[in-house]
Amino acid sequence: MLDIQIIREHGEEVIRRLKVRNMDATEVVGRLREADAVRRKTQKELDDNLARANELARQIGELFKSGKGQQAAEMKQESALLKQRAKTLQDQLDSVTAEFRELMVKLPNLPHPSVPPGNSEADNELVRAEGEPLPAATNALPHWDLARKYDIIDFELGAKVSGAGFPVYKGRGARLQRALIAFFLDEATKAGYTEYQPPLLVNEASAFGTGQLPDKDGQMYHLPADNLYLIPTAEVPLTNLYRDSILKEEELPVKCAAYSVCFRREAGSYGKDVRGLNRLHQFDKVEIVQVAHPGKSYEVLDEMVEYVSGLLRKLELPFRITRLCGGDLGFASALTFDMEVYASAQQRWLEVSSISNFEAYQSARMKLRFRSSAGKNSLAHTLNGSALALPRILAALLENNQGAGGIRIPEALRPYTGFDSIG
RNA sequence: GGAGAGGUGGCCGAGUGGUCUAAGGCGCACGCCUGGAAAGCGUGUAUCCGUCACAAGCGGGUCAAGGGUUCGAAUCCCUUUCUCUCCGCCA
Repeated sequence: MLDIQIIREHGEEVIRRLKVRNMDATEVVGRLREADAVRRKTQKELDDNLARANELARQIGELFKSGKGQQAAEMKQESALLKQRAKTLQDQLDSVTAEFRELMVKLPNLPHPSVPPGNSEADNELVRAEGEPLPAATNALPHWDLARKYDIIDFELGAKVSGAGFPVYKGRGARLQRALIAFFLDEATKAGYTEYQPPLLVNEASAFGTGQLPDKDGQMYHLPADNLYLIPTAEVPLTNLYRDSILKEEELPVKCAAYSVCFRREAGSYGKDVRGLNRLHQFDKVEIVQVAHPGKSYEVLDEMVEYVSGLLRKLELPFRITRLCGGDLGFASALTFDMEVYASAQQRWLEVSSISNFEAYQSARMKLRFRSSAGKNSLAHTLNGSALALPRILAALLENNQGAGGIRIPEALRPYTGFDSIG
């Protein structure tokens, strides 16, 4: 959520900045300011009413104590009236507050000034690229063919057991997955992240806290019998560890990491995007999250991008970093860098990480604060990034390292796989 | 799934209708004391909303959450939720 203060005092600026997302917030902002004014006026009236009622109750108490209970009759009458009035005011307050909240959650985060305008992926800005995208070898096979050739991933079997988008990893394929998870977690630990194993099912409050609800309702698997959601990313349980809490300033930044399975319904996806491992309903990912001081969060964002770059270097994968444009930016994010690796057989870039600074947007929803040395409580900033998403890393590893002798495993992974090639 | 007991401040814990403006303790912060420290003593120490300058002060809400009874609720009633114990089932 945005800070209501900025909407009150700089509504025009909010509207202007949201235009970068191709959003016209004029109406929402207008209604919000109105609801805010009504809410405050009603609150004041209700408070005054309650203050008087409290005063009366005190006086009546005094009378009873000194045995003059019968003198309280008149006061009781006024009290009853106040109570009636309070009920009306409370109802009004509840209703205007509900409207206010509903409007508040409709507004996405304000894009950082560096976010370029644009409508789609095509308008994202290239920040830099590292490594040489290999030209397609003449007989290069896409990873789904390699998977079949070496019998390491079975898509049909997964489809039988569950459905499309639920692959079955087998033999060295399964072992390679496990190796990647262990590698990523070890690296995260070395970089100072605390390893967690969070729940894979979360409640509504958590899904709301990180901004999946209500914006992405329908993208998550939902278990109505228990009203729980399967996590689309470990970001949700991880960030929500700090929901409703007040950290000490010196505890910042908090750095945590988790491996988790991720579940996404991916309603509306189709075509080459969903071929093979490119887009799945269930996949594995290691996620890193930081809770940072507002003054340092952009440094932290850079640090996270550099950390993920390091992982990709160790995996010897060519990659590029893009800055998402307004139209591609996630609802809760102020600034996002995507990391893409080049899959040489498909000859396309695959997104393997998305690193975002949410500033105080998630914190405002989940009341994540820190106490400054001066004793003042303020909202912390939250950030997260994939480090990394496995299926596309696997796809690129397979495609880029294929050769006559099979699939070559990068040096960094060999201690984890226990073999240096698949073939 | 069945039966029972509970949820009070950062933590422990008292509190069964008005003096709760929540006792007491621990922890923490600051001060006194000390060569320095410990002990001791003193002071302070939740959060949200409103008013307002995002100050002080003042008003209101919050004793798991929501609703109700009452002039008045941490305390009584209802619903929900979570925790613990026992039984059942089970990796």
